[in-house]
Amino acid sequence: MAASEIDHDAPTPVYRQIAALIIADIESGLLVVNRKIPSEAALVQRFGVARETARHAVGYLREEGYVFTVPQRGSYVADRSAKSK
Amino acid sequence: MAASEIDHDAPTPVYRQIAALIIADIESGLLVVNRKIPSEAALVQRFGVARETARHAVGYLREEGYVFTVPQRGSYVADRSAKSK
DNA sequence: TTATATTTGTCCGTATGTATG
DNA sequence: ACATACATACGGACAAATATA
Repeated sequence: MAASEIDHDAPTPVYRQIAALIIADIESGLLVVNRKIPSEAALVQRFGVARETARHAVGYLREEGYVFTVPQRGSYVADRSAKSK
Repeated sequence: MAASEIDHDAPTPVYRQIAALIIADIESGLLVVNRKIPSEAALVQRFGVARETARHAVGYLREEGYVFTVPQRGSYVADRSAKSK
């Protein structure tokens, strides 16, 4: 996993590409429920993007119900198995 | 490639001339599927035309199925090989 | 207690690109 | 050619809460 996975010229926005990669990590079991996902700073480092882009990706994951965020602590993988949506 | 390729006195509308040149770039492989075509601003600069003319050219390419446009991102070369039309 | 590092929250501004009038 | 608006992306800065030493 590196910045090489990100294509800035692709039709899909960068933040969505990052979100898709994190979702893949969740669904593959690499990221576990109630455990932290990489911090914004880590995503910045790992994908070579601006912090706002990393935040946008996490915000998207939160909107989609994949993660929940605890201020000043981090974002955690949500339990979607028992969720109605 | 420059403004010299455009003939304002020709029977063919300028936007169609520009579209033809972009189609030529697509068919020659210079522009690749799912990759961005030059932005409107770039076309304005390159062909020495008004922005609306550049937009008209892109709109024509879109109608003809040569490109698809993603709002706020850009226009991309479409994959016509597997298309029914 | 103090200090430092981490992490999210919230602003600022700049640039690009399309959408619309 | 101009103005406005929105979405995306980058860069920087500071605050607040938390964790650790």
